[in-house]
Amino acid sequence: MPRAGLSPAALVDVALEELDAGGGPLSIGAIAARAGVKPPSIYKHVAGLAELEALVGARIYDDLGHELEAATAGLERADAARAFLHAYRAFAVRHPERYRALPVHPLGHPLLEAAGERVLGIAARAVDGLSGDDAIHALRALRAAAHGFATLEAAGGFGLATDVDASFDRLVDRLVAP
Amino acid sequence: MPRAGLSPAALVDVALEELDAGGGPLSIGAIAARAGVKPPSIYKHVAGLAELEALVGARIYDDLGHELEAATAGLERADAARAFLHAYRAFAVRHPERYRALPVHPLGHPLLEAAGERVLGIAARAVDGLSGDDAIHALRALRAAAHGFATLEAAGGFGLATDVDASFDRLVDRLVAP
DNA sequence: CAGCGATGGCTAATGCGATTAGCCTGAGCG
DNA sequence: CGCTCAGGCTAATCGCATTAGCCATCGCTG
Repeated sequence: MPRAGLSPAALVDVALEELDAGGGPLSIGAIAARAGVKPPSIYKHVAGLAELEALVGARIYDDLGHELEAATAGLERADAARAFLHAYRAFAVRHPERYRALPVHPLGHPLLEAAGERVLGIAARAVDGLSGDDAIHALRALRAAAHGFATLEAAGGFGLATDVDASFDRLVDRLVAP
Repeated sequence: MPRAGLSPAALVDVALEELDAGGGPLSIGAIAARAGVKPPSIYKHVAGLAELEALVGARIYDDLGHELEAATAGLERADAARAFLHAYRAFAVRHPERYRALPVHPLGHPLLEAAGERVLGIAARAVDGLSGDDAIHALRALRAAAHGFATLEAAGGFGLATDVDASFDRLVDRLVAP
């Protein structure tokens, strides 16, 4: 039995392929098959499905964070907020399965906390300049709108033909209006 | 073996109790136990867990629809939109487990379509008066914001102490601004 | 009132997915 | 060359959903 060259990170790669291939939620069996290995072997690298899901979530948050970072770099205030929102939605549209696999509430989970906080930090920077509670309110509005739109779109929730980009632009305009 | 007086509707009642009691996703075993019956007996009333989940979703959409209906009755335009948003969020806050159990995309599922469309129809009435695409854009913004905020809040996603009501009011103001 | 079919319980069995136990091999190091 | 052990594997266990097949009860009917 040749070694398969697995590792936690490699398994996350495989799991992402599996996610992208559709077919619903992750399963040990499906990941093992895609990795060319029998299910029990997975446990030599991760503690179980829950841990693997968490690692996958962390990876996705990381990727999302990098894109948000790149999109908002050097921008401030309304510009940063706009860029954040567009990059956030773009990620969800480009990777709907991955977006759906993200836990809504990463904070509090040891494996997800870091990546989740990074994303939140980028959002926080986009509402910089506002003082105290105003920043909190703006941040929450940003998160709610971004997450709500992304979720609905990633779930195929916008049935009509009307241009979804335009709808999003309108929403963004509302949110970042002076 | 005395009869337990079950029916699809009664099972939905039981499932809602189970949901409200926390403890994660529905399971046939838990529902059977709460109904005072062995698991296989459930299948005399519903086709399986998937159907029961759909019936539960339909019931929740129905309840939500009634509350939205009541809250928006007789109102128009911005007033209706405000009332819709507040009632929507209030439902999610009052029944976080139920809100989490709602499928994001009810349309297309035979058992959920009707109730889902009713809710959507109420939202549509709240953006009445806008013409064509404008109404669609406004409707999508309403859904995205309401769903995003409700989801985050029902998931315990707003950690800070800052008043969440105030955050929501700000968001609503942004959305229904003239 | 006995008889009867449908209804709605139950127990036992199946199947699938996650997980665990325990074996075995071969790669890398002394 | 031989040892160790990481990393495969097979076989077994467990927890659920689901199915098969049995039987009591209910409501009706002759």
